[in-house]
Amino acid sequence: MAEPAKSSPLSELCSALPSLPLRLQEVGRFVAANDYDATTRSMRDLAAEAGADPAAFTRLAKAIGYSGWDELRAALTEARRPSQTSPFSGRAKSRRHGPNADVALVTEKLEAEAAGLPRIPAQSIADAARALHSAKRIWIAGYRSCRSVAELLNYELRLFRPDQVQIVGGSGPDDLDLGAFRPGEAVIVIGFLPYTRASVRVAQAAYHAGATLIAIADSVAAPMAEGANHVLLFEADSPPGFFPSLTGAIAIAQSLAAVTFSLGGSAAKKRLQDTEARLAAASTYVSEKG
Amino acid sequence: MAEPAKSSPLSELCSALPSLPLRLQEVGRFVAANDYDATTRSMRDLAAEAGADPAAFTRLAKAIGYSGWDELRAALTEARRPSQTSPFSGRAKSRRHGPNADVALVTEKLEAEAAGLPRIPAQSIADAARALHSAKRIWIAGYRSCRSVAELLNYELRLFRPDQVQIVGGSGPDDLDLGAFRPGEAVIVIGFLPYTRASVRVAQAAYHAGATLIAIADSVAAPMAEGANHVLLFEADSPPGFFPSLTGAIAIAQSLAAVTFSLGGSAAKKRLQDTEARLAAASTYVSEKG
DNA sequence: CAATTCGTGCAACAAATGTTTCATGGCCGA
DNA sequence: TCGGCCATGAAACATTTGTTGCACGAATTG
Repeated sequence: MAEPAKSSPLSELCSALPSLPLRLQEVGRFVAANDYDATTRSMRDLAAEAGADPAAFTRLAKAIGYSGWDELRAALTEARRPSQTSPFSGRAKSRRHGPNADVALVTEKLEAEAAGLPRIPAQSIADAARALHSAKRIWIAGYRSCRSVAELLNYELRLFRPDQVQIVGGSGPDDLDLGAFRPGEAVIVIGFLPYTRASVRVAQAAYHAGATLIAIADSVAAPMAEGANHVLLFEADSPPGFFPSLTGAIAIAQSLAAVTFSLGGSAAKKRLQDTEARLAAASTYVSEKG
Repeated sequence: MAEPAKSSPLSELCSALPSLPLRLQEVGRFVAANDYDATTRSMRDLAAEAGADPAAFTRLAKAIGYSGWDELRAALTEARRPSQTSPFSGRAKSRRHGPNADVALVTEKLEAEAAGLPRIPAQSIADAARALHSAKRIWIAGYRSCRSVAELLNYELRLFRPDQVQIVGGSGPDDLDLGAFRPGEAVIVIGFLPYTRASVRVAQAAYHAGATLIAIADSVAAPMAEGANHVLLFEADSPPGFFPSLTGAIAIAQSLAAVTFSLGGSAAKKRLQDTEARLAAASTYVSEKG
């Protein structure tokens, strides 16, 4: 079979879970859900809280390849040890070579993205959200990898404004939708270099139709930002070998949705609750377990 | 005499430190400097590492007002409990006040997400990427807002492995695809609380089919993480009023795609270039202009 | 200087820990 | 239906845990 990931004891546990006896699965889930208690409290304590036999913990540990509960616990403890992002001098730039170059690269990229997020213009987002709030209808367009951002925005906005939000080209050719833009409506276009013709066309159509144009882009020089009423900038740069980063765009999209939601007040809240109730009634979700 | 600050066991310890006997000061400093080990390892272990007498730990605890080392250790353990989601002190209390409340909220959320990104397990991503690299086919599943992550992953992986990647349910009912999982293939499932039944079904189907299961989730306790060969964790927590954050999941997805691409070597690079050439030929992109 | 207090290490203690064994009961294959 | 297998819980096991009593020595006080 496929071999489990050695990186984390929790991962090993998860991998082995389904192949375990019923009772050991319960105990395993309990450990996974309460791994901090697992490292600090005693086996018997955990057994009492989990409503299981103390011996089950020993057996669980052995079942997933450890010599005993002690060893599993030690592994969990090490996995949880607070990272030594020491306040000391910079050890950050060390070891970028060797077989784990990929790991270092990923870490570096994540740090870079983390640094970029706070640079996102919160004020502009709030302004754009106000525009969305007063829009009679909201269109969303994004192509290539930006499609995912567009669909996320579409999903979240629809949670509380189901009838007034749609993706451009979502139910037919783009051109049909382009002719439907009206003043008083809002059009959101997401894109970065290289810019797709389709996204530029949407932006131009929105402009000519007199709709409110909101551009989420990596530069004010982006063609779809021309004529935009609101331009929300993010950083898409990535280390060589990576695809353009979308975390910034996602963060903007979610913030935009959140602020728009809060502007909607109690009406929006009620709409969201209705939607969630419907989903729950359709048993979309897995019920919480005790 | 002087009442120590009750806020944290560590601060109590520090304030009482100067008035303690010499040997107890040493032990106290050791505990303060290694409080994580203090909560996890045994008294004798610590004594050996600190070069002190085990009894000193009991006496230290009593000297600062606890009934014994056990009680001190319990206090330290509680103080370290991770349930306190964010290390931020100033939470969102400025809601609904003034026109800038939204701006502050957005800024705060972005900072929180930025703090969460470096905690993403880079090593696990590299491991999972290796699994993807050697997979004959790659299935991707995500529902609700996670669908956007799934589609992004689908898009980026397809850029250099066009024939071997597809979204579960992308071309018909999910059930058709569930039966198509085979050993040697990889299935990626993305989800967070509350978990959709559909995503759990995909994970279980992947497991039973013997395919390599990669779970991108907010917790190792997530049902779709059970049986997973690789579990990639992100933080989905958001301030009240916000939707669950997806930036972490997006960052993981993109890192995963990037590392998988780099593992593909020159073959992947060539495939990507072909794809880009095709897009350019179809004049998908706007040509660079002055 | 003597008497005393106090800090310290050692060793023994009872309690609690993780482990193992064994008897039981359910399950599947023959 | 029978026989073997395995999962499960309870109890007994050896070990380790945190604690405490005791002795020794240094520092303090009269």
